[in-house]
Amino acid sequence: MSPIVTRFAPSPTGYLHIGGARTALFNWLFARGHGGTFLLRIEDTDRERSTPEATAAILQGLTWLGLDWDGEVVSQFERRDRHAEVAHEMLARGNAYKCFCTQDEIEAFREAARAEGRSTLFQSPWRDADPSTYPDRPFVIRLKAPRTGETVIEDAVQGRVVFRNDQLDDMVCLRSDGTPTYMLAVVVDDHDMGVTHVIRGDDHLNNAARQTQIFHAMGWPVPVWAHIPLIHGEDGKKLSKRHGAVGLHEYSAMGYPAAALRNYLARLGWSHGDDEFFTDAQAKSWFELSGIGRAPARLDAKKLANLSGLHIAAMDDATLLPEIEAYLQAAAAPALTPPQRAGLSAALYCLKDRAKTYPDLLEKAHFVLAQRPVQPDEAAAKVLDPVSRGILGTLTLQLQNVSWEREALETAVAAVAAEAGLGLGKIASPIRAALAGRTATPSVFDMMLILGRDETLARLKDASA
RNA sequence: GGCCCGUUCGUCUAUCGGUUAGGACACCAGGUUUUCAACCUGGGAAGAGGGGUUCGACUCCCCUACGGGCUGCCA
Repeated sequence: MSPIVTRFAPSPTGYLHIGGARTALFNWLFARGHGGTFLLRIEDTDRERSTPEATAAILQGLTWLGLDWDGEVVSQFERRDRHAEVAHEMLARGNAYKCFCTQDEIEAFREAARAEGRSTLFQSPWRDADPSTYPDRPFVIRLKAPRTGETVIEDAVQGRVVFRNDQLDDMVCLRSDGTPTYMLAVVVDDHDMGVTHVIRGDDHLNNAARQTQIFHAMGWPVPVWAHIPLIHGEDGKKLSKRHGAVGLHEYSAMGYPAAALRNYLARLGWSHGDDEFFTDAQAKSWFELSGIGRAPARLDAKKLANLSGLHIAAMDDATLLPEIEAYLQAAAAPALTPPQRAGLSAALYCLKDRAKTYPDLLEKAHFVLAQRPVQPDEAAAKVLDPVSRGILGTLTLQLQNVSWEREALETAVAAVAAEAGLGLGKIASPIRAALAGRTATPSVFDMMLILGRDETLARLKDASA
């Protein structure tokens, strides 16, 4: 079997869409899992709508998601001469022809056809015209598509899809200004880049038939098609701005680990038995086109959050810490100071299994990020009533000479609680408020151990004063 | 209008002619608990509708409904 080559080919008209990200992920997983190559091509032939900023945003999105591509990024626009060359080759082979119809003529035809309920398929009168009758005006080059028979797509996801050739018209390959159309450019590029598997949104399923005709016209091998269903919003409708987070950058801004998004996106529309939570290595080894579903899937924020929490918990500290710092930077938040980094690093063990996102984790890490005097938030301030402050006062005294180990601390705190006639739950609350200024934190004993004797006692004293 | 694709619990999905239709997220109840998170136990929850084919259909075929895509000298 020849090596697999896949590609992701977005048009640079905005940020990287979550659906596009999944398409890229599937291509990446398939190539990487089979020792193949994953290429990136920017479909920027529409000069009106393509911007360098959008291209940069897409590359940035892919990079954040951790999808590395092979070789240089291909600009479709820069390959326009080659596209034109192929169009002329088809002309020379007799598989294409010059059409001198004007756009106004064609538009008028379509309008009339629609009005009369006839087929709007345009059949150019120039298809079999004698070159000696050619007028001296601009022309487009159209594919001389077969008018009888069928064009068959053997799709790895959709199965066998048959199109009657009389339903397909002679598409324009080269515009009257000499620039290539998308339909031509895709085929030429995929061929020249050696793409073996075209994995893309199923909005291209119909296009695959037309593109197949071009491959045939040039005598080129047709790649394996895999048209994957589009992603829908939580309401089942086509994804759009009003669905909240649509851009990949919005997910990174919300503090989801890229690994979690990869896992979630891979599982959306693809399955490997009952496996839900998996690593990149597993995804790569498991990913097959046959595992892709045929129905559009809806985004589910709750499930993403669940997976996100599992991934954060599973990450080792050495990879988690830089991820959090990258998140901070991307969120334009102040960077960690060296003491904060050291503190956070020491506390990760008791933070990572209780957070669903990075901001969630950071909020629970407040005790190690804040400096004295710790400002309690509203809920914590409420906990620190006079009675609680009194208890904290005696606790401070009792902890004075305790050996700073978990067991000793637990014993000491339990003793104070018993003395006050309280359960551990009751006394933990004010301690939490005093040490963290928050009501949701790691275990109070973990905090004491991380903070150390001096800092702990100082904070307790601050709060009881 | 024409062509094409799709339709299993609320959601993501398993099933590839024979299962009490399984799992996960979410939800509800209970447990554990030091808040949060996590965890444990239990529960409710699905084959769009109608025809076929077959001894037997979620699974194969047809129709309908609904959803989506394409129908550009956009990509």
